[in-house]
Amino acid sequence: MTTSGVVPQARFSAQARLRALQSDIMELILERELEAGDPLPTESELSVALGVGRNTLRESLKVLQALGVIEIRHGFGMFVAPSNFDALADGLTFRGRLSLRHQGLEALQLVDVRQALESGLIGSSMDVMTPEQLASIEEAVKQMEDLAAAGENFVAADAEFHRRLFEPLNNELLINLMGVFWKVYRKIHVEIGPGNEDLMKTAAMHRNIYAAVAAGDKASASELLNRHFDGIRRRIGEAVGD
Amino acid sequence: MTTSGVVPQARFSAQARLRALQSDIMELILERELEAGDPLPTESELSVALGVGRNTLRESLKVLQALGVIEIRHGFGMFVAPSNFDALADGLTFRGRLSLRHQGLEALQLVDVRQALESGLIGSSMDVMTPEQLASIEEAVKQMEDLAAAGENFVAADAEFHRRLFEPLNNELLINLMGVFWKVYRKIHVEIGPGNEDLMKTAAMHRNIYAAVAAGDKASASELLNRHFDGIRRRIGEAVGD
DNA sequence: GGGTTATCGGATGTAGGACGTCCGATGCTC
DNA sequence: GAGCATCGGACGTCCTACATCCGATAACCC
Repeated sequence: MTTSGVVPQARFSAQARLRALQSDIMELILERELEAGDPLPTESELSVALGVGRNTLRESLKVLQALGVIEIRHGFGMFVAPSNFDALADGLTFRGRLSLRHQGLEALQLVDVRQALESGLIGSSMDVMTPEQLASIEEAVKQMEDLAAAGENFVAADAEFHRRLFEPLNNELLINLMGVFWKVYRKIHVEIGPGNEDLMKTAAMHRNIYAAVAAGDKASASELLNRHFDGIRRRIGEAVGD
Repeated sequence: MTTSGVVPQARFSAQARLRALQSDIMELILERELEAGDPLPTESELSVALGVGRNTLRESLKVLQALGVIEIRHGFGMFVAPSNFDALADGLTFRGRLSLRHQGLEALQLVDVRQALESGLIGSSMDVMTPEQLASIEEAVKQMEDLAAAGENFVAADAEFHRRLFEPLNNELLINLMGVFWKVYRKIHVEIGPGNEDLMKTAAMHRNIYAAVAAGDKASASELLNRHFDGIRRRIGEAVGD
């Protein structure tokens, strides 16, 4: 009807266009050599520069924010983000919970991956571990034991233990990934109920892992970690089987 | 100023509200026990049900689509998605390229994680590998050698080799993650230029890995993989150092 | 009557405008 | 000079209108 049929490009699927728009924004950041923390153009400027409406643009921007590429501050502006894996964690959590309704397959796969990372990298981490870092690990163990003695749950302390275990590697990506796995597992753990796990036993298991690390026994540490994950896997299996 | 100060909830940051909205949508899916492939309510229905405008809702929807939680089909509807890690790959690729401008730190971390996964899981994969799967691996090696002999690059064949190496584990999450890492590395590889790598040498290295796997020598396979990644790491280091 | 094509309805995609909300910065008052 | 009010810019939300796409129904032709 309209006479403006001069649309040049054969329209791809809408999804492809949205992804192209995201790529364009990222390319723009790279081209202008913006660093983490640097400000981006305003939404209005971007919508003009990229030739799309502000609404369409915002949808792409929100995705980039979720991916941890940019940071949006209300009333101030948009900036290149340092790092953020929260969104990924949410997505994986959702999949894990969804899978629990069936066989818990994805949840178990998640544990497998985490196990490979932890038992595979514990040796490297021990190689470059400082005495201070070793002490901070024991501190985390102590905290778990205290909480266990008080009968309280120690999700945070447990996560902290594992984080400190691999802090020496100085690999943010790894820490973030493990954080994601942890977050997912924690959510799933809530879903499958408090369980009848023995807090003291769990704390003792972590004490053993610490002992192996302190002794410099890589093989033993790796093996203990493996057994730790076997327990987790068994618990998920029980939850699914009921 | 206005007398309508009856707003019940103390307004959190806009970002928190958006995340809450995403969670609400995912909760809605879980509550209604929707399975992968099942249709979601329409945008209009959702915007009414969740008490937000269609525009705001769509921003959350697009994020969920990017996270692989839902699938949106233009003119048809929205559905619970099976799985999709493309968005994550894009985000990580961006970070990797961004980091190349500095020390290439994140790119190297990415290689570390992938190395831990591959060398850590090769043993488990060999445990459950069938003769057919082993044969398919050799096939991939052969393809690499043919391409190398022809002087052509073999990015796809290389990726396929690594994929088949861990296919026996039947762990989709792992395959997806490795796919992400591969995609990122490939993009970075393009960025740092074709390099002066020796195709024949690379192909031969993969042949060696295959040989160790075929011989059932786990330690050797793991070690060869480690050396393979050392080469990749060196190449990134060279690209950054120029 | 069976297969093909045209039309229709519904759902998502895009655009633009209007207004609310938040934040930092400027300038004023005390 | 310190504290506070105001201002302007930028993001957040909503609404309306129209474009585009897809599947399904219904009309059509053979």
